[in-house]
Amino acid sequence: MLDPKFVRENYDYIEKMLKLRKMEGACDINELKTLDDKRRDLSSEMNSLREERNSVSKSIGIRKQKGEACDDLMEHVQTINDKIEAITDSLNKYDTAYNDIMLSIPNRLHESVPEGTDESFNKVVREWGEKPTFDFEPKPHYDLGTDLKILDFERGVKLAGARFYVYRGLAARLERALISLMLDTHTNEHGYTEVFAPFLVNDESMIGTGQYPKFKDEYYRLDRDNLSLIPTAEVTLTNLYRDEILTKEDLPLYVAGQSSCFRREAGSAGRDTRGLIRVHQFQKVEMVKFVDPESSFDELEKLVANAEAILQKLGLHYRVLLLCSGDTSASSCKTYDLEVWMPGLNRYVEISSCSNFLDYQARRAMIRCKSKDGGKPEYLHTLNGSGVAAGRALAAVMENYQHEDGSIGVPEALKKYLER
RNA sequence: GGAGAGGUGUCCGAGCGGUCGAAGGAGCACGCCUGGAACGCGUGUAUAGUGAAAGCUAUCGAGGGUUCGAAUCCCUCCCUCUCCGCCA
Repeated sequence: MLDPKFVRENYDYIEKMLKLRKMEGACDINELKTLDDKRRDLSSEMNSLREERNSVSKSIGIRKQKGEACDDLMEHVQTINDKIEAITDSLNKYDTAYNDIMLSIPNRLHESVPEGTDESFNKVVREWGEKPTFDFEPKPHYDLGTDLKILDFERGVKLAGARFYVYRGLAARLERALISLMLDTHTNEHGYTEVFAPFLVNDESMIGTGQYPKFKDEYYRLDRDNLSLIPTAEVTLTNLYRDEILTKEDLPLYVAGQSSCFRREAGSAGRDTRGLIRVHQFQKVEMVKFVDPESSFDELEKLVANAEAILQKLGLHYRVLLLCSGDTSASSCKTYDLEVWMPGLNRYVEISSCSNFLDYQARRAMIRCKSKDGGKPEYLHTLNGSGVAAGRALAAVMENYQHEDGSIGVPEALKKYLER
């Protein structure tokens, strides 16, 4: 959510930003203005009515103590209460409508974000390594894995349905090794604290990071228990400090954790139906930062570098994209995607997404910081990035390290995790 | 799952229908005292909204109700603790 004051003073900017994101229709700014005025009028009226009621009630107390009659005052309060009741409903209505629009307004965009309507306008900011060359036709990971009997899609379907899979032997061990490499790197070399958190969360958490209420169809929810399966550890790691005021001097705080991630993939029927690229459950290491607002854009660059370090250790060619305005997610101010080269699929595949949310999530989740020396609490800035998606990393390793005979090699960095 | 106890400010803890945003203490900050410190003394010490400010409003786990008035009474839910049951 944006700062209501900022919105009130910058309607023009909001309109412009919506256009850049090609979301003009998403929220009615004129309506917002009207609602804001009405609710402010009503709430100040409410405020003075309550003031009056409180003071009259107080005098009733005083009179009663003295044993004096106070029917006239009680009658007076009754008329005030009638007035309050009369405006409560419409105030609530305006408040709700106002909040609905406020919640649907996407984050501000950073000035460096390129303008564009879709992914073709994303800007390649750098590449690392080169596409490997093969003197045979490289196979996609699902063929390699099926032939080696280490990826079992048929049994995944038997157990749970389409877009589920089973790892067996080397695939299972490789993914575990990948996760270990990632967590070790982030904790030992990048200053993150490892965190292991629940995979099921309550609605407050899903709201805090913005999954609910807007995108409910995309996630699994256990209605009987009012819990949802997390689509990413961003939810738990960011909500760690929901409703808390952190000490400003302790910032920045870096946390990293692995989790399984559960996604319904509701809108993507027919896309990436084969293999590990688009599945209902995958594992991922996530990095989350809580930082001083001053430094969040520097922290974003470091965050991307942390994700890149994993791909570099694995010797995987990738490119870094700065997402254009139309492709940047609603809650993000600026996003970099890492795309890894998959020779078997003959294309780049997104393996990490690193975003600066400014105070957008912090405001929703009420995560603030305050200096030791006192002063006002302020919303801090949150960032997150995949570091990186383990299932896709496994697929990338398989495709990039494949041999002509269908076997696959192991990147140097993973060998110590695979020793028996 | 059953029985009981409880959730109050940074923390401990009082309040159980009226002038309570909330006694008292601890902690912290500032000042005095001191060569310096401890002790002692004094002052201050939640968040949000609104307002130029004084102030006003809301918040005592969450939501609803009773009442002229609720931290205090009633209902629902959540959480914590103790005992029992179950269990990787």
